[in-house]
Amino acid sequence: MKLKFIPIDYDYFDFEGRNYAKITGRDDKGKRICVIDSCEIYLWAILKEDLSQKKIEAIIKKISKIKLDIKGRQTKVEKVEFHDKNFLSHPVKALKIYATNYKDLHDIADKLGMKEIVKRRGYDLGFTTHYIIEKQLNPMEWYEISGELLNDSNKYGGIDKSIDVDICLELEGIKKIDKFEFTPKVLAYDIETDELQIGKGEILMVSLVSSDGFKKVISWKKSQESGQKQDYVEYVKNEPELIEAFVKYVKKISPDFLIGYFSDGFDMPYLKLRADHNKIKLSLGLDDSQPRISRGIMTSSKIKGIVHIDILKFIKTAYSQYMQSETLSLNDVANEFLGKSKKPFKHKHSSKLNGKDWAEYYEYNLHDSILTLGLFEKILPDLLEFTRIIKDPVFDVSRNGMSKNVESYILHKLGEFNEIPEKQANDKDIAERRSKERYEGGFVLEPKPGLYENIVMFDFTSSYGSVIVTYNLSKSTLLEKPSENAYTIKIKDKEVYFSKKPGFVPEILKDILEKRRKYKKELKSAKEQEETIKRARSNAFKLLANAYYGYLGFFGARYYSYEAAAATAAFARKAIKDVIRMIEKAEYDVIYSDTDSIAFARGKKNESEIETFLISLNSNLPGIMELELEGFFKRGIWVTKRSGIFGAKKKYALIDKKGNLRIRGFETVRRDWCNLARETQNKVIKYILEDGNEEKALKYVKNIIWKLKKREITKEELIIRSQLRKSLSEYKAISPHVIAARRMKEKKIPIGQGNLIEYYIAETREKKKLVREGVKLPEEPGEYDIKYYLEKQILPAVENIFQVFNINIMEIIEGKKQTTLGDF
DNA sequence: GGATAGCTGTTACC
DNA sequence: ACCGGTAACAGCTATCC
Repeated sequence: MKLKFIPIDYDYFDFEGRNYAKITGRDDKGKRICVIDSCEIYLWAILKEDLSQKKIEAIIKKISKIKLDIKGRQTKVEKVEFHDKNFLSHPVKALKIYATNYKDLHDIADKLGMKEIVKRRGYDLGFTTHYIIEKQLNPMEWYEISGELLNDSNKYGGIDKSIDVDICLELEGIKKIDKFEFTPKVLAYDIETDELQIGKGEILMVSLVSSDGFKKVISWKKSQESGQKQDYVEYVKNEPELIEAFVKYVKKISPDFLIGYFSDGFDMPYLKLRADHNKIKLSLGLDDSQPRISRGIMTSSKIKGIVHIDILKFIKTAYSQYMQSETLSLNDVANEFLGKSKKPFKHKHSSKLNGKDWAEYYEYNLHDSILTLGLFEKILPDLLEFTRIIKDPVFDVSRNGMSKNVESYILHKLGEFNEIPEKQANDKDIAERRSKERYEGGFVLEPKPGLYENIVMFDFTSSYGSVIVTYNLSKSTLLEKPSENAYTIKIKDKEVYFSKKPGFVPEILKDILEKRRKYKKELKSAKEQEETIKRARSNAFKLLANAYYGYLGFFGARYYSYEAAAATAAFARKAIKDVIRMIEKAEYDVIYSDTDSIAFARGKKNESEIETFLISLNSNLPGIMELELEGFFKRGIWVTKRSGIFGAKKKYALIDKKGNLRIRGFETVRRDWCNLARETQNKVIKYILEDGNEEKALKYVKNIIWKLKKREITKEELIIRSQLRKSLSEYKAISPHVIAARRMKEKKIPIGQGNLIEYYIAETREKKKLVREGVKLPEEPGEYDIKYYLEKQILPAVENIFQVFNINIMEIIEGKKQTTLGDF
């Protein structure tokens, strides 16, 4: 039979010693399809150079005879072929050694210890990746497939009976077809519990919200007094019934995606532990299997046939660097992405909740799932496009770090270069790479502190990516010896050389950059219905390009190259310094530069003259290096460091013609300063940049300080937030936020690594020696410490800004203080 | 016992 | 452990006299 098919989830099973891929997805009518397929299984043995034909034939014969007996399973090498391949850009002679089961490849590799074989590769990709590469049945793309219907057959041990799908097919033919819309069925869920520690408390309720309008809260805790029952609430008798009802509804709705927020780390393991505790099965899988909770630092929960997605993970890797939110809590993220907040609800132990509280609790619980679903729908185009580009299953793409995504992208492209894949780093490699000395990174020009007018900002488009492509930097293009025909650069007093013959790693990046440029351009002229997808595509390639350099220097990377990473930074330093020189030569006043950007005053030149200047600059740049105009700014300020007279790097503020501020590095943008200090500084910067003088700003600060001294500032404005970045016991230095965290622990408030700790500094009876002596939690009563907030928050935040106008704000304020309070 | 250099720790920039 | 280096700064800690 024939049908249109979109693969969503990939799994595999063993039958009679062989591996079979089991792919679930949908057809164009929305029916759930399961496809069974197999592919050739093999690894590569790279041969020593200059082996005679006879020798090679002898080795092939020898390898063909390899038999294995592993845990009672007897298998053998099925066949051996000779191929001309490339490995790390070098032509090699290699043997393709076929086996029956992917798991056997490792053991076969262990038996290839003969001296004629120099390297064994390609047996560590994982079956699913291997399968996708072999069969080109890529996730989230449409195919017309043909095959034999397995419904009610006993083939593969009657697999179709054990799995809840409409059609089960043994795959025969695959034809890619033009993409058309796919709207997945999505179900978001969220649980509420008494204890935050996983499995320790009971699950009080669970909410479910689907993309087709289903809304439900299941609870066994009744709100006795609440008059009108919320129609979406369904009561059950107890916790086990709650879990069973949850499973029942998931099965009934049968979504393609089951979505949670931090559900890998909380909801799903909690459900699993409580199911175990109640001795019931959490059989969510299409084959009734339970979720597989992976152990380790990064836990994940996998359900067979349904893609469980923890959107927090994808948001972290794909968006967080461009986000404004100070935390990645559901509330902050929903606010930024959807403009919606969580429902207000004050958490209490369930024994202390009354009828009305419960009604609010249900509402709160339901709303979390609504927000989670909303967020998922927002990120779905990006996630799907990412999946199509990376070609890993959406389950993995949603959890991978960017480095892993880069690697998968490369692995799926190796075929185009006839390349044998490099192996994964082992523990020894990792230890060695991590012990390497850090190399020099970006160049930062020390600014001359001051207020500047008419500022231009240029920056390199995809700076490091362009460097890698321009100078062909990678593991495989690194040369051992100097060569006339090589790109040469010094890293740490040592010269390194890179071949000019394009290597596949830079070539793949070149293609990524070209695609990025193409899709960005297409986006500008895209029709409305195509806009989302084009934006997603352009965005995905941008992220891939940006992560490529990090990948080269990441110790876990297959194509790790310390030299290539260090050379990338070195060539980029050279490039920006050359540009600084060129701009200075054209008699502009260069103010500041950081890594790939440069700010200078345009003086008497107008904007169009600057644009012409940019074109002339670009004509002098090597390879694909290109500068672009980041923006014109009306005014900008650079300050000194807190100590000394040197210009502070990574701290500046600009204002454009429309009055938009761009603030970098200042306390305003740092979440570990109290709101009052941040807002005061923000206003000061705004007034100064708007008017070009300090009068209004000074007046404003004086007023704030007056209010502070009169205790007219609310405590909320004075709360300091700082993250617990490790477990409480690991801290050597006991800073204020550690004290606050310890106090929270004493009060049985659950805290741990990653929590944002809030506190304020209160007055103490005795004069304090250390700041931490005044630490109080927000809910603890106390008077805020005026002296602390004045001297350690407000004044430091504005001091350097007024210094630009030769105003010593400390003297003005403290001087006043001495005359008024100077009686002791 | 007070001053301070240096370290620990967090957060930002690119 | 799950991308790199550069930088500012606060507050604690060790060490000095």
